[in-house]
Amino acid sequence: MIRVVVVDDHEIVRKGMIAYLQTDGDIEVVGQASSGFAGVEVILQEKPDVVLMDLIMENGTGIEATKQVMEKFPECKIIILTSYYDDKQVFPAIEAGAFSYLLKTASADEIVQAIKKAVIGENVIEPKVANKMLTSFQKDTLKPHDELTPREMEVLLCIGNGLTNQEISEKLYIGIKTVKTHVSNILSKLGVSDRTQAAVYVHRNGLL
Amino acid sequence: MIRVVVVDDHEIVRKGMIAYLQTDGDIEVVGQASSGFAGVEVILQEKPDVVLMDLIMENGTGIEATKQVMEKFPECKIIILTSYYDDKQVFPAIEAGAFSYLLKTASADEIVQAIKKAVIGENVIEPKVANKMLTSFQKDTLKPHDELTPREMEVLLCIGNGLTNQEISEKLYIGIKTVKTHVSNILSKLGVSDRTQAAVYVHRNGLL
DNA sequence: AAGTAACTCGGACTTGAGACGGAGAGGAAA
DNA sequence: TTTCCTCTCCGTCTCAAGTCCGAGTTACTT
Repeated sequence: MIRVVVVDDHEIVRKGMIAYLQTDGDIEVVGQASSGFAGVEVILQEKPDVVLMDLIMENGTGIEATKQVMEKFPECKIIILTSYYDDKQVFPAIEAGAFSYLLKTASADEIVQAIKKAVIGENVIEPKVANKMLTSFQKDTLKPHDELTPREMEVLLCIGNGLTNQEISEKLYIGIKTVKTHVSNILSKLGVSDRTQAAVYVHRNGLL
Repeated sequence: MIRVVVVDDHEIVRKGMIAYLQTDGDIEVVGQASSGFAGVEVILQEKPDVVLMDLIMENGTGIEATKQVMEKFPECKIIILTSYYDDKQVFPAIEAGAFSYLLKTASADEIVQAIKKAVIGENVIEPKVANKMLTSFQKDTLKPHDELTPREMEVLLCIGNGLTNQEISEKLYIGIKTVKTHVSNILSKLGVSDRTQAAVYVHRNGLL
C-alpha cells in the first residue's frame, strides 16, 4: 500500500482528489491538510511515501512546506500540483526538492500514475514545464550569438569574412543604414565593442 | 681532356681566362667567341664538354645564346659567369638551361673546379645566388605574414585579439601614431584593406 | 663612410564605423 | 485587436581608422 498525504487549500479539490485516490487499491490516503504550514505537521507525523502538494496556498506556500519537509524527511516524494505551467515558482519548487511536477489539467489517472512512479523513483514532469526547464538549463551554456536573429547572424558571418558594411549591404540587397542597425545590435548582443572583435568572436566560436 | 669554349666580349677577360685554363693539364680550350651570336656558332661546331659564358655581352646576350645551344646541343654544360649576383637575369639564365652560375669574383681555381665538376654532373651555384633562388622558390609557399617584422607581428596578433589602436599602444608602450604606422604596413603586406580582415587573416592562418 | 632595415613619431586629411533616436511595415502570438 | 518581434530605413553626430607625407633614432652590413 502506498501511503499518501494530500495538501491543498481548496477543500473541493482536496476531497475530490482523496475520493478518487481511494478507488485505487494500491493507494491509501493517510492524511490531508489545507495549508503548507499544517501540511508539514501532518507529513512529519504520518511519514507518507508520497505527498500531493498544491503550489499556491493561503497559509504558507507549497515551496516553503516542501523545503521544511525535505530537511527532516528527505525520503518523501513530493508531487507538486499547480494550475499554471508558466508559474514563476516552478524553479524554486524544483530547487526546494519537489520530486514531480504536474499541472491540474492532468487527468486523475495521470496523477495516480505519477504517485505509483514516484515510489519506484521515477519522476514525472509536465512536458511544458520540462521544456521550460530544459531551455533554462541551456541558458547557462547559451552562447551570446544564440539570441541573434537570423538576419543578424547573416550579417555577423559577413563580418567574420571581413566584409565592410557597404559590401554586406550589396550582398544582402539591403541599405547600408540597415546594415549599420544590424551591426549595432550584433555588437551589443555579443558584448563586444567593434566589428573586429565580432570577427574574432566568429572565428573563436567556429561559426565559419 | 675536357674540351672547353670561352664566350666573353671583353677580350682581356677572355684571353686571361684561356691562358689560365691552359695551365691545367685536364683542360683544353677548343674555341672562343666575343659575342653570344658567334658563341653559338663555335659551340655547335666544336661540341665542347663545357662552355664558360658571360651573361652580359654586346652582341646577343648569354641568355639567348644559352637557349639556342640547349636546343641543338643539350648535353653541353654551360657555366654562366657574371659580375653581379643580384642581376635580374639570374633566373632567365637558369631557365634557359645554364648548368652552373658563378660570379667573376670567384677565384680562377674555383672556375677550374666548376668546369671539372660540370663534366661529372655536379653543378656549382654561387652561394648568394643560391640563396636568392631558394627564397624565390619558397616565395610560392611563403605566407604573406612571413615578411612582417617582429614588431608588426606583435601588432597583428593584437589585432587578431580584437584590440583597438589605443589599446595596442598601451600594451606595447608606444604611441598611437606608431601603431597606425605598423597597422598600415601590416595591411599592405597582408594584402587586406582593414583591421577586420587582418583579424580574419590571423584566425584563418591559425596565428593564435 | 655609406647604405639599409626596423622602429619610432608627427601633422593633416578622408572616410568608414558606430551610437542614438525615430519610424514604418509585416508577421506571429496572446 | 493589441502586443511584440523582426526587418527595414532615415538623419545626425562623434570618433576611430587608415592614408600620405616626412623624419629621427638605432643597429647591422658593406
